[in-house]
Amino acid sequence: MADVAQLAGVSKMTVSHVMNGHRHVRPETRAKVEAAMAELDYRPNVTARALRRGRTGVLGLAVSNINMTYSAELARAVIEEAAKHGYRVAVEETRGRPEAEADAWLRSPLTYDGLLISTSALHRVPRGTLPHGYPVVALGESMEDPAVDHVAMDNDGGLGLATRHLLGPGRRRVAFVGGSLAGGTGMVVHRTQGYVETLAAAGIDVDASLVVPCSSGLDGGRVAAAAVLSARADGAVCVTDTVAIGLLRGLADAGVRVPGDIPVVGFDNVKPASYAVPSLTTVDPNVGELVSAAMGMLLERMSGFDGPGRLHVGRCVLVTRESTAL
Amino acid sequence: MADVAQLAGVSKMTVSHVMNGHRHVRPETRAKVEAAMAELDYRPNVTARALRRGRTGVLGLAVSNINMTYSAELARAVIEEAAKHGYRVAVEETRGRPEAEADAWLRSPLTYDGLLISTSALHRVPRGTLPHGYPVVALGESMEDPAVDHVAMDNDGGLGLATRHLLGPGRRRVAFVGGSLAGGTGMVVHRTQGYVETLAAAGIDVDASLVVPCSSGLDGGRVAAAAVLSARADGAVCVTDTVAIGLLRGLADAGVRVPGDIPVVGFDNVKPASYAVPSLTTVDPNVGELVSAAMGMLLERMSGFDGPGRLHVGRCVLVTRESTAL
DNA sequence: TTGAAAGCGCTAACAG
DNA sequence: CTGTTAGCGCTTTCAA
Repeated sequence: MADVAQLAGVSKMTVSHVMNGHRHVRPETRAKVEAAMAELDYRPNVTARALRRGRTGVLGLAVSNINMTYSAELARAVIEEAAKHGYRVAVEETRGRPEAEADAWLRSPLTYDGLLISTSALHRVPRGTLPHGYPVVALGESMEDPAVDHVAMDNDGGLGLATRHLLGPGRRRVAFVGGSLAGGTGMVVHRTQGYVETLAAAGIDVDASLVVPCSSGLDGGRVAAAAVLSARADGAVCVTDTVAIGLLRGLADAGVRVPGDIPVVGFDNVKPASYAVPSLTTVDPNVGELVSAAMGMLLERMSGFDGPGRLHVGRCVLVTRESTAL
Repeated sequence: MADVAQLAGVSKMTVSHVMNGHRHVRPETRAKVEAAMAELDYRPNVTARALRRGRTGVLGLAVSNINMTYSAELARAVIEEAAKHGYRVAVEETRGRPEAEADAWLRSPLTYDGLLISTSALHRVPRGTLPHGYPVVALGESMEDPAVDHVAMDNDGGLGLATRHLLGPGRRRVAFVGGSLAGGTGMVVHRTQGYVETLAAAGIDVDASLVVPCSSGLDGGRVAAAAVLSARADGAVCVTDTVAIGLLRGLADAGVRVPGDIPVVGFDNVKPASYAVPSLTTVDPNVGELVSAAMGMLLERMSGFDGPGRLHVGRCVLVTRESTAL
C-alpha cells in the first residue's frame, strides 16, 4: 500500500479511501491511485484490514458432516440469508466429533464476525465451553447451554405427524428406523421421543424390535431394511430422509414394494426426497424460516445484544407423496 | 493478552510462548499463565496472529454450488486431504457467478494460505484478473489460464466410456442429457465432445434432438425425460449423476422402465448413485486421486514454487450397476 | 529462562 | 479534498 501511495504521489490514506470509497477523492487523484494499483498489481491484505476494522464481513457455519444433504441445504439457506445482510459465509466441517474436536474448533473462530453451529456432537460439549460474549447461535438440537441462543425444529412434534400418518386402520406395527431407545444425538433422542409419545397416545406399546438404530447415511437405511422386515413392520418412519432413501433401496433389494407392502416416511424434506422412486413422504421442518430466525438472533448478538440465551422452535408440516400413497 | 500477562505477573511474550509452546517456560510460570488465561477466559485473536505470522493454517475451497452432491463430496475429500497436512478448510459458495468466483479468488488471498477453486463459470473470468503469485489450484474444468495449475478429470474420455457402454447391438439412438452442442460450462463442453466423438467413431451421425440440454439439478433431469422419450432414444447418458437421478424419476413418472426400456448412465459416481432405484451405472472420475494431486500442487505453490501452470488429468473408470443391466 | 522493542498492513480520528 | 498520527493484538528479533 505504501508502494502504491508513493508511485501515485499521495499518502496511504488516499489509497485507502480510493479503495473503500469512504470519502471524496478528486478524480485525477483517484485515477493516479488506480493506475498505480493496477501497475503494481496491488491487492489489499484482508487480514490487516480485519484486524484494524475489528470485523471481517464473514460469518462461520459449522456443520458436522458437509456431505449430508441436509447440511448442504442448510448451508445454502444460510448463505442466502447472510447475503441479504451483506455477509459472506464460510462453511467448516466438524465431523461431529465429540468434545475435543468441537472444543478445538470453537476456540479458534474469532476470524468470523459471528458463528452458526449445527452439529450433532454439540450436546456433549461441556457447558461453558462455548465462547460467550462472542456472537453464536446454535442451529438444530439443544446443547443444553442456556446462555446460547438456540433455533430448533420441533423434532418431537414432527415425528408425531409422521407416525400418526402411518398409524391407521389395521396398521399398528410402525417401525422407527434410525431411532434409539438408548440415547444418541439430541436429534435422535427428540425424534424417538416423538415416536414413543405418539404410539402411547394411540394406545400402542412400544415394541423395541421396531426401533431400529442405524448409522446416519444412506447406508444405514439400506442395512436397516433387514431388521425392519424381520420385525414384521407394516410401515416405517425414518429419522431422516437420507436414511429413508437408503431404506427404499434396501427394501427394493429385498423385493418389497413401497408403499404397497410397507409405506415409508422420512424427515427433513430434503430435495432428493421428492425425486426418489417412489417419491418420499416426509416432514418439512421449514429450514428457511429457522435460518432466518437464527440469522436474526445472530445479527442481534453481533450488534451487541448480550441478554440470556433464547430459544426459537419452528413448526413442522407433513408433505405426502408416493411412498405413503395407498 | 496484556491483561493475562499482567494478571500472571509476566510479559506478553511469556504468555505467547505458553500458548504456542515455542520455547521452554518454567512450570510454575506456565501454571500462573494458564491460570490467568482461564480466569480471564482469554481467547487469542487469530486475526492478529495471522497478520503477524503471515499464515492462517486455513485453505479455501470455492465451489459453485454447495448443495450439489458432487461439490459436497469434493469438499469432504478436500477437507480430509488438507487435514493430513495440518490445514483446516473453509468452503465458500460462488453460485457459479464469475464475479463471485473472481471475488473469492481476489479478495480472500491473505485470509487463506491457499485456494482451491472448483469452477463452472471461471472460464468466463477475464484472463489476468487472477492473482498470480498467490497459491491457487483450479479443480475441474479448464479456465484457459495457462499460469494457473489445473487438475481436471478426463471428461471427454469418461463420457466416451459411458456412451460406448450403451452403444451396442441394435442400440444407436443414445441420448445425451444435459449436454449442449452450443457451448456452456467447460465441463458440459468437454463431456459433449466425448459424446460426439464416440458416436463419430462408431459411425453414427449426431442427431441434435438426442442432445437434450437441461439445468444441472435433479429437476433438470426429470424435466428432460419428456424430450428423451419424444426423441425416441433407446438409451441415455447423462452429464452428471444428479441429472441422471432426476431422469430416473422423470422416466418413472412416464411409466418407462429402466433399464428395460431405456438404460441410463450417469457421471461422477456420487454416493446416491449406488442407492438410486435402480442403482445407477456411472463414470467414476476418481475424485480422491484428483484431490490429492491438487493438494500436492497447492502445497508446492504454498512453499514458494513459482513455475508456470501445470495440468494434471485424471483417469475415469466405468462402474456398472442395475440401470444398464440388461 | 524471561523481557523490551519493533512492526505485520491497514484504517479511525483528528488535523489542515 | 488530503495528510499525520496512532494503534488493532500478536510474534519475531534482539538483549538480558
